[in-house]
Amino acid sequence: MITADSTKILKFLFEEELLSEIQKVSQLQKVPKGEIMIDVGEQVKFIPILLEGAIKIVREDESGEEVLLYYVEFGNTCAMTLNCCLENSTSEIRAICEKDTSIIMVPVSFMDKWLVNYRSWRNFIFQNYQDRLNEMLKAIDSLTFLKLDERLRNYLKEKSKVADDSTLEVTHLDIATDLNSSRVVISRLLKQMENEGEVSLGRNTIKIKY
DNA sequence: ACATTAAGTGATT
DNA sequence: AATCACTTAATGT
Repeated sequence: MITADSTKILKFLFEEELLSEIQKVSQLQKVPKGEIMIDVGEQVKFIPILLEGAIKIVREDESGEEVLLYYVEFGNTCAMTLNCCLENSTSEIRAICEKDTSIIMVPVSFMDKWLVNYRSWRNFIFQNYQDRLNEMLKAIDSLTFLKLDERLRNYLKEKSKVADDSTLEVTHLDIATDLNSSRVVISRLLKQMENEGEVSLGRNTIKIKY
């Protein structure tokens, strides 16, 4: 059970009836920045709907190599989670909180019923599938077609968009792991970008100038 | 003051 | 573009 206030912000997504159902069966969860919400191999029991903050979705291979896939923002849910719910399998990805985040957790058991009963729920699910799939395509394009310096630019742009801030608090190492590269290389590229006047650098901070 | 962590650099593959 | 080895600088205890 959660407060009506929490669901009110989602009015643009769902009809009243569904909203009150969501309100009845869900839990509100606040997760601090940096916390791992779901890790590879974990069972997914809830469908998350984001109220505020942002979640970073990364893929990890056996040897612990990481790549950033996409961010989940307000009013969205994670398609991989949906995927897991449908086939009742474990998570293929890791979800990390990018900022302090609050989420509505809907138990997966309602998934099927609502798909049948509520048009707005169907739309929500399908729309999210579509959006996430597109994001994944972007990620693949970036990986296969772009050189590292261009990927880095995209990365910084995305990150500052999600943070809603042109000054990022990140270490070069963080970036390197997100892009599956090495710290030294990132440092050098950033230095280069700084010389070109694209960014200015400080310890733990990158300011993007446009 | 000392240890730890972040970032810069030259050389090598 | 990655890795190594090392330096310098900033921060925490």
